[in-house]
Amino acid sequence: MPVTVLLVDDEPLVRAGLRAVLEAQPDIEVVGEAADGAAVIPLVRRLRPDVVAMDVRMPLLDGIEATRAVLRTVQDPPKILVVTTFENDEYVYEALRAGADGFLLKRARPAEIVHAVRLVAEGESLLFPAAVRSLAAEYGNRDARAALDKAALTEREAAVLRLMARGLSNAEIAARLIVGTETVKTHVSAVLAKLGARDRTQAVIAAYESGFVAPS
Amino acid sequence: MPVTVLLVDDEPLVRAGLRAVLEAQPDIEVVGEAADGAAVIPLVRRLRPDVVAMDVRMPLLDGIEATRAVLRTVQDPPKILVVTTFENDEYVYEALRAGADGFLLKRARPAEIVHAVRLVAEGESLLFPAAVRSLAAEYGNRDARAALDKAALTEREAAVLRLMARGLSNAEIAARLIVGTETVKTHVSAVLAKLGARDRTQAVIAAYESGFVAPS
DNA sequence: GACCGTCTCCCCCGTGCGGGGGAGCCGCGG
DNA sequence: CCGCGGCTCCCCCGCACGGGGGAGACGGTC
Repeated sequence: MPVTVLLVDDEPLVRAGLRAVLEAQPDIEVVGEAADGAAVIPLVRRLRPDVVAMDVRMPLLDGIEATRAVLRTVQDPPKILVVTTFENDEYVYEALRAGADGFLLKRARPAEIVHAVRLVAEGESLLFPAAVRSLAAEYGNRDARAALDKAALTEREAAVLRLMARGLSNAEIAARLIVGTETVKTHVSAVLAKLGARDRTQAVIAAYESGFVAPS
Repeated sequence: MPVTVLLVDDEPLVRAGLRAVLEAQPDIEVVGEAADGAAVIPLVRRLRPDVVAMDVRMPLLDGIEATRAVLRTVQDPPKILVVTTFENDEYVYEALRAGADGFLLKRARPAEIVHAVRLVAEGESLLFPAAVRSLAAEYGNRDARAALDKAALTEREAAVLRLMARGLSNAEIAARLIVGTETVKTHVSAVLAKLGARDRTQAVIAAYESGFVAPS
C-alpha cells in the first residue's frame, strides 16, 4: 500500500511542484491539497493521509497552529512534515515543538523530498529543533536529507535516552545495558549534542516535547 | 455552584457511605454512581461531574484502566480521586501515574474525605506517587488529609519546578525569580523530597507524568 | 584495501548539583 | 503572645555529570 500524502500550502505552485515530485514515485500518492491551515482538519478526517506536508507560513491558520490542532483533535493523527522556505525559520522549530515529525526545505532536491516523506511515514525520523537548526546551518540548507539523518539518534543513543527519560543515572543505565559507564557517557554526550540539550534534564524535556517518550 | 461528584465503587456500602458524607455538605452534590469501571465513561459523558471518586480494585475494569480511559476519551475530563482500602496499594500509584489527581483512604474521617474532594475539585492538589507513599506510611495511614497537604507543593516550589521542567539551571531559575541560588537550591531540594525524586531529571519526569506540566 | 559510522572504553578536569546543617524574617492562627 | 510554615540566604562537602581529548573493534560502503 502506498504512502498517502496531503499537501498544505498557500502557493499553488508549491503544491503542484510537490505533487509532481511525489506522484512520480510509485509508492507515494497525493490524496489531497489544502491552501490554508483552517481546511486541514476536515481534510485529514476525511482522507486520513499517512503524511501531511504542511507549510509553516500560511494565511488564516499557520502551520504551527494547524499542527497543534490536528494532533489534538484527530485520532491516530498523520505524520506531519513541516515545509519551509527558510532554514532559520523560527516557526519551524515551534512547529516541531508542537509535534511535527520532520521538516523539509522547499529548495531541497526531489530525491530529498521523497526521502523525507518516506522517513516520516515510516515513523523512523526523529527531529529535535536544536539539532535541526545547527545542522541546517552546517549543511548550508541545501541538503535536508543529510540534516535529517544526522539529527536522528542511533539505536543505542535512543535506548540511552529512553532510560534517561525514566530517571536512570549513568551508572544505572550502564548496568541495564551491560556496558561501562564511560560508554554510557559517550552516548549521553552524543544525545545531548544531537538534541541541542545542555544537560540530561533538557534532553528528557526534549524527549517529552518531541513525543519520543509520552507521559503515562 | 456545587461540586458535582460521581461515585464509582463495586461495594454499595462504600457508595452509600461516601454519598452520606458528601451529601451532608451544602457545596457538594453526588450526581451519580457506578458499580464498575466499564460504566464510568458513559456516565461521565452524561453527567459531566467535577470529580470522580474511583475505587482502584473493581471487577470488569479496574480504577487504573478506567482512569486512563476517562482521561483519554473525554473532553475536559473530571478530576479523579482514587479511593483505596490499603495504604500500600501499588494500584494506587499506578492510578496516580495514569493521571488521577488525588487519593483517598476509605478509612479516612469524613472531614478528610470532604477536604480531599474539595481539594481535587479546585485543582489545587498535586500528588506524586513517591511522596504519597512515604507520607501515607509516615502518617500511619490515618490522616489522608495531612498526607495530601504535605505532598502538595508550595507556590514557590511549584514555580521552581515549572522552570526546572523548562530546562533551566539553578542559577537561571535564581535570575528568573530574582532570588539567590541558595534559595533556589532550598526549593529544589524541597521539590525533590516531595516528589520522591533523586535529582532534577526525575523531578521533571514526575512533573510530566503527573500532568503538572504537559508536552507542547 | 581504504573509508566511515557505530559502539565500546579510557584519561583528565571543572563545576553544577544535591545533602547536611543552620538562621533570620514574615504572616497567620491558636 | 508564641508557634508554625513559607521564603530567604549561608556554610561545607562529596560526587555524578558533562566536556575535551584519544583509541580499538566491528561492519558496511565505495
